[in-house]
Amino acid sequence: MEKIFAELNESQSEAVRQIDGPILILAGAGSGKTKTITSRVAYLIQNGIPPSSILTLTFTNKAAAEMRQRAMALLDQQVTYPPLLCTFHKFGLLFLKHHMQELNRSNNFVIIDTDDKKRILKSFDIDLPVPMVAAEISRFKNNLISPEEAISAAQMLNYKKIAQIFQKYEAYLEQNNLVDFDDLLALPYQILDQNPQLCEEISRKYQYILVDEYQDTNDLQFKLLEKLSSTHNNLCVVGDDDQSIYGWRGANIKNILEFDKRFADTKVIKLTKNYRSTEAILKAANELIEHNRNRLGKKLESTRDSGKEIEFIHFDDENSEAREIAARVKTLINRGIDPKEIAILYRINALSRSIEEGLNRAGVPYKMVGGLKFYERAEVKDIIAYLRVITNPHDDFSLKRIINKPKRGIGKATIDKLLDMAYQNSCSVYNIFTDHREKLAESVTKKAFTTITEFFGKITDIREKLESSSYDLIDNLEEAFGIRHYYEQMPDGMDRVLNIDEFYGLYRDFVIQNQDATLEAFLNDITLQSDQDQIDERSISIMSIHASKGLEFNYLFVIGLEEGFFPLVGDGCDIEEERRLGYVAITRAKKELTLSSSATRYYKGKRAQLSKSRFLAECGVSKGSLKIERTTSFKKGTLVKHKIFGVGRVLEVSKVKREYKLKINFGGTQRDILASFVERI
DNA sequence: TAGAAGCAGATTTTT
DNA sequence: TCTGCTTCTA
Repeated sequence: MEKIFAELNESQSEAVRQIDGPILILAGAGSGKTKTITSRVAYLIQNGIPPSSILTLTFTNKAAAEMRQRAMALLDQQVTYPPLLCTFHKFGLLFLKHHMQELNRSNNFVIIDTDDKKRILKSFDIDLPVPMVAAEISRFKNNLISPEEAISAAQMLNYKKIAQIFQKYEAYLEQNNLVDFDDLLALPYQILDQNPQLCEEISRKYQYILVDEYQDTNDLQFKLLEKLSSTHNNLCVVGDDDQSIYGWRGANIKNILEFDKRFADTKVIKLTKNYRSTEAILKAANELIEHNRNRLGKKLESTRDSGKEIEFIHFDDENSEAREIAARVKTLINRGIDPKEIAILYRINALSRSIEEGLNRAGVPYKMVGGLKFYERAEVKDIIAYLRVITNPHDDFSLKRIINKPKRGIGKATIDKLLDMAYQNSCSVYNIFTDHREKLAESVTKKAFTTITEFFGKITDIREKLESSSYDLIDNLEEAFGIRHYYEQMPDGMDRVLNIDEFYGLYRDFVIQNQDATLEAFLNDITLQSDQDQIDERSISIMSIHASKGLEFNYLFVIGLEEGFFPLVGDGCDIEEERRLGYVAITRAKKELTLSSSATRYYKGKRAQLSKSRFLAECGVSKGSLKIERTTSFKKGTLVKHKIFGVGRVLEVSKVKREYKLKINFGGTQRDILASFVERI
């Protein structure tokens, strides 16, 4: 017990000790949130609460893994059954594995990811943008609207269309026994809702529920939590309304803002002592976020020294910005700073390009966090599709992906024919092959028919062999289909082959570690897994602000502070959420923070003129607490273009107050012009 | 059926 | 400006 409280401050201890009833822990950035949750789990167990009745929900596998490890470290004696600590989606998966039959569906389903979902929608040949339809379907599901309800509620033609696509999509999923990410939450809710007895049973099973990053929950997650805690209200949520940055994805900030209204007698505990950043950094963060109206209100208190002033640098264009930032990063590394402690953040991924160029030119190794995830890579998804077809030959969706990969002469026409026949007979393509073989032989070319027969022969063969325990699936998969070989031959196939090998390794590890788990279990598991790339020891990190959530760095650069870019403006943009994003960015910094902006930026094929972000003033730049600097990449000899005077060459560069003045020769005429009025060419 | 050439669209993305 | 997808042709 002492071990648990030894390192906690007063409010943290209070949050840990409060066992019963609804609790809202408002944990500011860097206030020891994870420590508080894990201590609480350990404390509950040490107070005799059976681990099996504690449920902790997170959003990422990474957070779940970290918490599990830290909670266990706090427990004196080894716990035989550790408490369930997992993501919302994993919880949904476990639940569906046990209760799917309530919906008259088999628990032998396959989970599809967002990309799969879009492919399915695309295959419907719809005349609306697929991402939009995908998002709308997600919205329907998260609002628990059935396709029928959506259709009857639709007013506008396009909405009717979307609702009809939704209906078709749902039928497709059910027919192929697929479950999408939204279903992992929506279906459990549906089951609990239509089965009060089961709901009560489950609620009694999980007497103590903890939720991490509560500000990111959506309406459905809230309703699910309501169900789960319905018999006891022992719901402890931890979050920070100021760090809610996923509103655009359906997260509802009201969940946290109105938590105490939804749950009577909520105990609210604020964790405001920040153990991460210097006073200068916290001051900027606090000042910025105070411009938001929609918030519970709390102010981070510093526990560290005042630290170095925040620096702000303004540039003429993104190239000088990239060059200067790269140079500064290099200086830090030369000073002996660990590259792991350096990061560059931006609001939109498009800004990464200039920065990458700058880093490359300066010879600074970097790692881009986020990017394309391992399990989302085409080659990995191909292998997964093969494995899915092997576990379930009726999975037309996966089949379609691989039936002609590597190319074996089954072209689009043949595939369309197969799918059409399956659709006509309301069965799977595999059924067409097994039960309507003669008809199939008539419908496709002789060559295609032979190839299809051969293809399914190999699949069936592997399926049968899978039964025997001493069987190496991977070797046989490769022998039968040569996927690795196929990628090996591609000109840029090296990375892909490495990924395939990595994947095979993961599978073999899984088989060794889970002797009696099925291939299907493996497949379900990896769909819920996000990339957990190790940050390379010798590289600095560059990433979007969203991707930086939960991380911290001693030396931080935030680039692109310009109106229009950050805050981003346009459809679905919410200035308060943009500001929270700014707050998240600033609070990632521990020791030194550098902000930058550029007067112009090349974007979508055009050079945009930009003004400085309002956030700069809001976090104190106008009050002079930040050091303002301006650098330029113009020098003698640079070719430039002026809107009126045309093309010219720079003769001289001089500084006037905070601006740069250029003497330019336009076809024999010399003019003095401010740097921001010309463009490099 | 498979490569080549033309054309729209281009935020953030824990699962 | 660049990417990924549809359309065109051998």
